[in-house]
Amino acid sequence: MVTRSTLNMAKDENYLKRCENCIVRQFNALRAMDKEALKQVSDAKTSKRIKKGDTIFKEGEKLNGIFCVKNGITKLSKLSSNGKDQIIKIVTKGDVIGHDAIITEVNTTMEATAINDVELCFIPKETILKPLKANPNFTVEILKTVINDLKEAHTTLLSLSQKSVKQRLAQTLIYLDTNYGTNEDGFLKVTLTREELSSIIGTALESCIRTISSLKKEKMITVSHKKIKIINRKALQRLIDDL
Amino acid sequence: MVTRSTLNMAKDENYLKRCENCIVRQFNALRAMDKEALKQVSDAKTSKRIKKGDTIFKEGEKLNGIFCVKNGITKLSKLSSNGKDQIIKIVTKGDVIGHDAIITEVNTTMEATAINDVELCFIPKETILKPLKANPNFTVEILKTVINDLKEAHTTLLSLSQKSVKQRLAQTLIYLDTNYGTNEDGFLKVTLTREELSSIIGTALESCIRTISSLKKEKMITVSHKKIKIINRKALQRLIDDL
DNA sequence: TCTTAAAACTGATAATTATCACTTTTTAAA
DNA sequence: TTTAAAAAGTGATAATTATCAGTTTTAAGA
Repeated sequence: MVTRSTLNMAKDENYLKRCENCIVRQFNALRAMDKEALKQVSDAKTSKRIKKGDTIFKEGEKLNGIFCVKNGITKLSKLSSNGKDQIIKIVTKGDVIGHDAIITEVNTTMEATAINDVELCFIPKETILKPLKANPNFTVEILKTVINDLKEAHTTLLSLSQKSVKQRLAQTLIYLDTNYGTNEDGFLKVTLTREELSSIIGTALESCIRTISSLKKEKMITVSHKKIKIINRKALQRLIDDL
Repeated sequence: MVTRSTLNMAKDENYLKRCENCIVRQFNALRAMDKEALKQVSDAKTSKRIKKGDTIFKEGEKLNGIFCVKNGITKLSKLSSNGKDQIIKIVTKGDVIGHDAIITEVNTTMEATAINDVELCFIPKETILKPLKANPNFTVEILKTVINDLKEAHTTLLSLSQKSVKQRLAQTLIYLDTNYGTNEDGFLKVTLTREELSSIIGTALESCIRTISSLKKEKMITVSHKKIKIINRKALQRLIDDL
């Protein structure tokens, strides 16, 4: 016999499952949360749309929660005292930002800006911190993604200190290719201005432009306006590897 | 009445307390472990001595556990394909190394070398991974230290891409001062060769030497052989800040 | 579709940093 | 204490990258 309470339970089960599917599909980092926590996230999260070029948060700001990118491309950057900035990371669908500041309870150390129109969802601080302290699986997963970010930062460090602008450009293009992929036409999905590219590579805009031309001349890439296509990945890799 | 079993309990209590005190005093990162886990660490850990210049582990090696530095100074570095290397981090008493590789279950991405004679203790993998999966407090603490490392890496990134060799040297000296301190005579506790310094700053040995001379001439530091003393911290800071 | 601002590009030149080929000093081991 | 070897330091020069002052092209809004 089906009572009202078993009906409710079934409804709850469905609801939980729905939350789980929806959120987990969208945000890798939340994958290890338990169902109850996922439900709370689902209930508490709000949506936001940010227009191309607009700022999500500025360096030094206090955050009340984390952001998950549902669509679009965002850059995380740090400002230098000379006025220039360095792009630290490109963030896309499925990635989370702001968790570092929330977890260590400090103000942000980076600025987040929309590279194109971006759809975010915002999850309030407590909804994240509670499962963090209660569910080690979730914490370990976050830990793993942060360790991965750290590893990437170290690679960039080595690159900045030991490689030429040309090598760094090659490395960045390959990075964008392997991490964010290409469209059907073969062009990189992540389209950046020359200025943004130079801000990743850590070089002057003009140097970046000249180096793009040089790779183009050497038939390693083709360029159509802002879009870049890798046409000789092996050559690019050889270039990076000092061969 | 004191029975044998309460005596044993008291003994256990003491033992646990002893383990706890000893390990926690030595290794910041283990602070949040529960007593039972600390006892297991205490029982499983082994000691190691590494001579100055010797390698603790190489890049790409598989680790069976993590290392905690009890004494001495260690460098973590990455090798570039051009033969040079970049020092990523200076590690001293109380710091843990190798946890990143253990947690993400990959081979090491850095080499660890003793800068002077180093005393380590080795904690096997399982002894760390079990509490990591069972005790969220511990995991959150580890997470916080990794986030901090990440923040530092980002600062270094910005520095490498936007600051001159002179500014980077100044920044490194201030970093060594604030993080590892000075001896009674005012000289930095962490003594590095010019080559190691250049490997942190990401510059050629000769450039590093010339820049040290320059800071000396400008009366911001004094130098006695390998030892460096900051005598005008404010001027160094102004230099870094582009003022 | 016109218009204007932003982005992309170019050449000349300057500044920074690396490299090479040494000498001198320091350190550590026989 | 002597003696190699390692580290530190120097000068000359080359290579790389930044800066400045433009022009041309592209994109986006009125």
